[in-house]
Amino acid sequence: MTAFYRRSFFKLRERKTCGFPLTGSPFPQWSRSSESKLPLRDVVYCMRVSGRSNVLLYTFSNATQGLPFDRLRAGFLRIMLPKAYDPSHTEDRIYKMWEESGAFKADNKSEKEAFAISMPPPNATGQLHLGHAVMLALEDIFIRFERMRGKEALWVPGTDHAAIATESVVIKKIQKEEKIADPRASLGRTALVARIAQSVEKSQGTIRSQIRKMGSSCDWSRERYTMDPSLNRCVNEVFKKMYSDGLIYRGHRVVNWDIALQTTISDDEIEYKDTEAVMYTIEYLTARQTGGDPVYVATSRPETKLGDTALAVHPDDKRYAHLVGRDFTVEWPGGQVITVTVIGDHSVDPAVGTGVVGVTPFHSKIDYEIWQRHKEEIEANPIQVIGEDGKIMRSVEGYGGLSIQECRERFVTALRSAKRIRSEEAYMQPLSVSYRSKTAVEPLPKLQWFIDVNGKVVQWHGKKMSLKEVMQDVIRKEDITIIPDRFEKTYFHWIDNLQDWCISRQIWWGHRVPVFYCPKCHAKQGRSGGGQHVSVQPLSVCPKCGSPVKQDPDTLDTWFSSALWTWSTLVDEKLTEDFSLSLEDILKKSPDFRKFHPTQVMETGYDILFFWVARMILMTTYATGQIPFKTVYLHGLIRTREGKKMSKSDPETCIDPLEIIPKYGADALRLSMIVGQSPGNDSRLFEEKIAGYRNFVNKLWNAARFVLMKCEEAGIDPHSIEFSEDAIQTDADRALLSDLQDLIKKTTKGLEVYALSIVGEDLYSFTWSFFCDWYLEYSKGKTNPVLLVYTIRVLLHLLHPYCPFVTEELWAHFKPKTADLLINQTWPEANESLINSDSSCNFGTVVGVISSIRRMRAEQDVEPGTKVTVAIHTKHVKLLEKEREHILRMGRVEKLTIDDQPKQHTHAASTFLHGTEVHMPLEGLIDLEKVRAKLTKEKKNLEDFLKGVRAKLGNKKFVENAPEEVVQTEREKLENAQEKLEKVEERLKALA
RNA sequence: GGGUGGUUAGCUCAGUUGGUCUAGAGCGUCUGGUUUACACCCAGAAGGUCACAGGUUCGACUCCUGUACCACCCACCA
Repeated sequence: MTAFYRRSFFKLRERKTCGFPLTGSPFPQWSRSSESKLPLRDVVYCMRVSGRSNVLLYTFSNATQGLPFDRLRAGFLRIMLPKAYDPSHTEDRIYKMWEESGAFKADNKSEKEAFAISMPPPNATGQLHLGHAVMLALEDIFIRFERMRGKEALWVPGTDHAAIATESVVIKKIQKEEKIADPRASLGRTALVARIAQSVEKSQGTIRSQIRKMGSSCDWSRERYTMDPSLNRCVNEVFKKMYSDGLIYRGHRVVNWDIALQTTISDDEIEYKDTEAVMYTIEYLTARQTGGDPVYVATSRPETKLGDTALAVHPDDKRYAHLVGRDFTVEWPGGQVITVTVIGDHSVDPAVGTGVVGVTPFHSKIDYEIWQRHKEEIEANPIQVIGEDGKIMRSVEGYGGLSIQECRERFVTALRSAKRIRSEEAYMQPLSVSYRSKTAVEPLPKLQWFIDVNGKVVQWHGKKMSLKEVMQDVIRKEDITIIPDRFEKTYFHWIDNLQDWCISRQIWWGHRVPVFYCPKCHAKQGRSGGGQHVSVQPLSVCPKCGSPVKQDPDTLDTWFSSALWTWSTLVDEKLTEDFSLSLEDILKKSPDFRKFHPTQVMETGYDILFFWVARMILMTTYATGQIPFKTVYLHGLIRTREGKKMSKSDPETCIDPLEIIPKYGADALRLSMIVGQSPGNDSRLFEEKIAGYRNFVNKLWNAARFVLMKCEEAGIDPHSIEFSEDAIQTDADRALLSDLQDLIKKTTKGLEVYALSIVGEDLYSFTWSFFCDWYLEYSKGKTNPVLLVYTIRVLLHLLHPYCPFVTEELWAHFKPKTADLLINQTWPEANESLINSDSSCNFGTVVGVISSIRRMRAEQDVEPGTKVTVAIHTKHVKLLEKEREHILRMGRVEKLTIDDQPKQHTHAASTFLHGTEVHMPLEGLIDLEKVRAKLTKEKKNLEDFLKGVRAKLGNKKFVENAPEEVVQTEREKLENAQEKLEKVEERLKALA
């Protein structure tokens, strides 16, 4: 860009024709920039000098746009200010207008067909980022489109309490700001929860305003929060239902323990990080013990061997067959003595390692399972080596109280000196870490709550199924479709590997497990679950014996409540306060639920397909008997230009929507995230891309300004214009209308199948390349305000879902008198009678002729000011004769002859279109060498092309097998090319 | 280890069931520009053996197989 300015600037200085006093200018910036140095940033203006010495000034920077240049007294200066669309002046105002008009509000009593989307609730901590922005843009397009198509459109906004994330953020903040080392201990449960709630409220306010900035047309009157009392009721109801169906149980099992956060996490919250590790091969049993060869065991975690209870081998492994069933006492250095039983288990692969696995039931899920299978045979009880604090248990002889790392080092050193290590081998090991704390996850035995995904107790389509089976069934039977469909595969794969879901967390922020324990009943009924009461309402005394009860201290996994989101947001809040009603009653009586559930589309990032989408399917089908949504649309991640993940720590490449919107507008941001992207694929975003769509928005704005100007010139009020076919005058008009109908059809069809990128591209290129570059330029000869206004109106409709702000702003200038906001307008329908391919074709011929003239001018370096002579020999004399004036103007032609008599023009540049030859004779200007070179090149291209087409048509099989149409088009191609080639050859001959 | 996706112009990406593709767009580059809105503009141009190797087909960027590289997801070989 700078290069352009610099060029123009120097040109001015070279010519020195300006005569403009370079000093004493009224602009303060002028003297600065008229020096030899141009400002590198914020180029303020550029000058161009005409022969008649009037000077045009343009300003380029946003900073200077507001200056009152037009006030300047400068007799011979014509000052032009670029009239650029400024989103920052319109967007907030328009959003307010929409909101106040009630356009976002859905009516549950409406007769219209329902179309609902649940907004994936952003975490109520922190801020909106691009991931949210792309989600909001996509969903807003869906919603606006369907609203305009006459559906009762509901988009429910809300926020998520994001249990672990929020609690840890607030705790860290308190630690940092108030120097409280352990806020949980110091503040206690009630106070801490209150503090978190406070912080959440603040953050929710920010998020609300950010969602508005994006232009999201969601129904704020229905905003929900995952911790709302009504949602809590739903959570408790579902828990209770699952408990009584036996799907929720409490069990003592090995779970994932996040040492840093001091809570369990689910399998899906684990990430794997490649880390360097050492594989130690340890002499486990000595030769003396076995009475043969010693037994070696390989391990990367030697410290856990302190808690082994068995050695597992493959039952058919001959090497160890004689040992199976025997107990051995192992004395580890340091004093820990364990008893291990050798067992045979099919899960052991004899080929891996030494073929012997040390079984540590309490520190490995797999070992735990092995132990479960062989409990009876194994002599010793499982031993816990590592505690919840990440330290070695006191009970471990010789290592108690050490950290895991210290214990490992000391233990290995001791083994080495006892010569009990056969080999040490470094290798890369995938280490489990918590997605939240990024620290190692320790498998530990704990008493927790689980959801059984295999129990066949769910009633679905008249069958008893397990939760897993229902989840598979809805996708397989296409009750729910996933876009793009390849994610169905990953979904099924995830289900295949799904194990019982651990839902209890040892944090305080969240929905508390609705279970109350009565110590008295428990004492009476023994250990078998007695004294547990699940209640949707808080209990203080035992319903059986009346003695005081204690609520379970744990809270539920965030995803438990998020999984209910599509419907828990639609239940009537008042009804949830009535505890005489069952969940079924509440659903039946909630008008929103009845009208809007199941929702239509779930739009979210593919990264939470398992966390959330799958669990919504699981919970919603079970709890309501309905699917949660019909279509899942998954978008990809937004990355930097280099393809990296955006992160706040790298502000150079990280794009913050809140900085972009004031600069380029929400419309531009939305377009830049939608056009050119395909669902499920990651995409890269950078500022130039956004600027490109800002330019498009501005182009639309200026096209509209132009049309308004034309209306004004013609003395017509655009509001009163009504389209009628009488207004059609030229082939260009017919072509415009015809292509516009096609555009309506394409846009509608495309949006129906969620092909947002393609639709966006079509709208972009129609508006810019066809409407602005051709039709508007063409119509400058003789304008047709009725068609212009009609076209603008249609375009505003079609573009509204993509760029709602600028279209709404312009709509105010173009809307028919009785119409209200664009957001409420009816989606256009194509008028088939206006589709006219002949006219499109005719206009195409005109466009072709003008383009050829322009190209020839450029090739021959004809000065732009110079008018040329053109001779056209054509089959379409009548057609082109009608367009004479336009050709003269747009091609800058002075003398134009049109006839159907092919003639030779030696000193001319020529172009051959189908059925038309355009010649530009220009004595003196024509460079015959250039013409010859051009023609020779063209000849070669044509010959190559013809070779291909001839070969095709000469192939019998092709002619026989290919559809008639295809053969026909090939024949036409052949004819066209042949005709062209003849002309080219003739010309070359004449030039020789 | 298992799986998925990608590889198309200098860059970022489209390409809808194989034929209208003689492969497009935007940005960037180059040449020009006092055009009836828009320099956030206009008119032109250059630039690609569609990663590679086979196969299916009358016909492959498109379907199949394999290879290479990149990215992601899943997975505790002890």
